[in-house]
Amino acid sequence: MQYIKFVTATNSETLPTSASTITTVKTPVQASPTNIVLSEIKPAAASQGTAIAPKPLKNIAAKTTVTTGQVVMLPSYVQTQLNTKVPIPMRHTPVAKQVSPDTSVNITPEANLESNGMRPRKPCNCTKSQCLKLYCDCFANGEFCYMCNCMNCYNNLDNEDHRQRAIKTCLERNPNAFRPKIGKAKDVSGDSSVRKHTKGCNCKRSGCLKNYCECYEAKIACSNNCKCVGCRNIEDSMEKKGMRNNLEDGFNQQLQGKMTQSKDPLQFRPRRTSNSRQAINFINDDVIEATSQCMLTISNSEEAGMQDDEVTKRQIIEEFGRCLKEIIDYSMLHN
DNA sequence: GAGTTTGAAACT
DNA sequence: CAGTTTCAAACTC
Ligand SMILES: [Zn+2]
Ligand SMILES: [Zn+2]
Ligand SMILES: [Zn+2]
Ligand SMILES: [Zn+2]
Ligand SMILES: [Zn+2]
Ligand SMILES: [Zn+2]
Repeated sequence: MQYIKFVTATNSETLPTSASTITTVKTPVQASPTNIVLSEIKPAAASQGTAIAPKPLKNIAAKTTVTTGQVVMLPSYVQTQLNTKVPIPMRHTPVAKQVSPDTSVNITPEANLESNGMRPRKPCNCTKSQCLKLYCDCFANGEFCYMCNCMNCYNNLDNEDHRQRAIKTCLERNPNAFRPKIGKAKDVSGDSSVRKHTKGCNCKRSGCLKNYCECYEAKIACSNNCKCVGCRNIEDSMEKKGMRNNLEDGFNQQLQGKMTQSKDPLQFRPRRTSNSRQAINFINDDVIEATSQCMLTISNSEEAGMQDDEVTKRQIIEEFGRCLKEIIDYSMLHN
């Protein structure tokens, strides 16, 4: 299964649901569907352990159940947004002083609530790190484990020696290991609040739109510190958002046309220049033609007078190119 | 709940 | 520094 997503929509927080819908075109490709959308690709990465056999690509964002091409479905990241789940407790927010695990007091179920602000502290489930490595959130936050589900936990007062040694090790590896990862919301008056992940994320496959991403988890947009691929966790002006959505719609329409006009819809149509390394195989003729057609449409729109000014047109084309580049970069990454 | 995916942290 | 492995959480079904 190979999926190409050409979705330019970005910041889910303000994404209008009506515009955030994604048209997917389902096309038989080697007995498996190809969902073409814009902008996100999941390469057939043979995951850990598994050897050569390329694993089927899967769609990250949404379950796309579209056969007609008309139907539209919200990507999962939008859905989760709409579900308004209980907000994930912000990491990196100032944490109240850890009360030493005093067994004589406070065995209440509220024990894992911060004394000051009732911020729930999620218990860890570490098994192999002894809660003495940064893998453990408790340890990483400079807290003792308390009412956690960890095994062989050394992150407690009974093992202060081990714990201190571990802290030292971490600090010499990274002196900022226990500093907040999110830059302070320094916004005295000169607006432009800058809350940045100080190190930035390195997400490759989540679009920075899932909690795997530390930026997204902290509910901040990715920044120049990040080295993520295919990032959609970026702040966008309304105009830009609209532009992206238009672009997405146009591309998907073009592609849909190409797909349906294919003579034998059951026949996979590989790239003509089959010189391609397998990574780029999903860019088949349909995708290429749709791409060309889309750009042609943009460039023709001037004469038709139906489009906007030169600047907008240029912006659209640039955006399109950027998405294309992302797709290719992403596909080159692995496989 | 079991199994998979993910990217930071650790390691080489 | 880059490539790989380990790890626990996020996620999916
Ligand atoms: Zn732990
Ligand atoms: Zn813990
Ligand atoms: Zn622990
Ligand atoms: Zn990210
Ligand atoms: Zn980021
Ligand atoms: Zn990002």
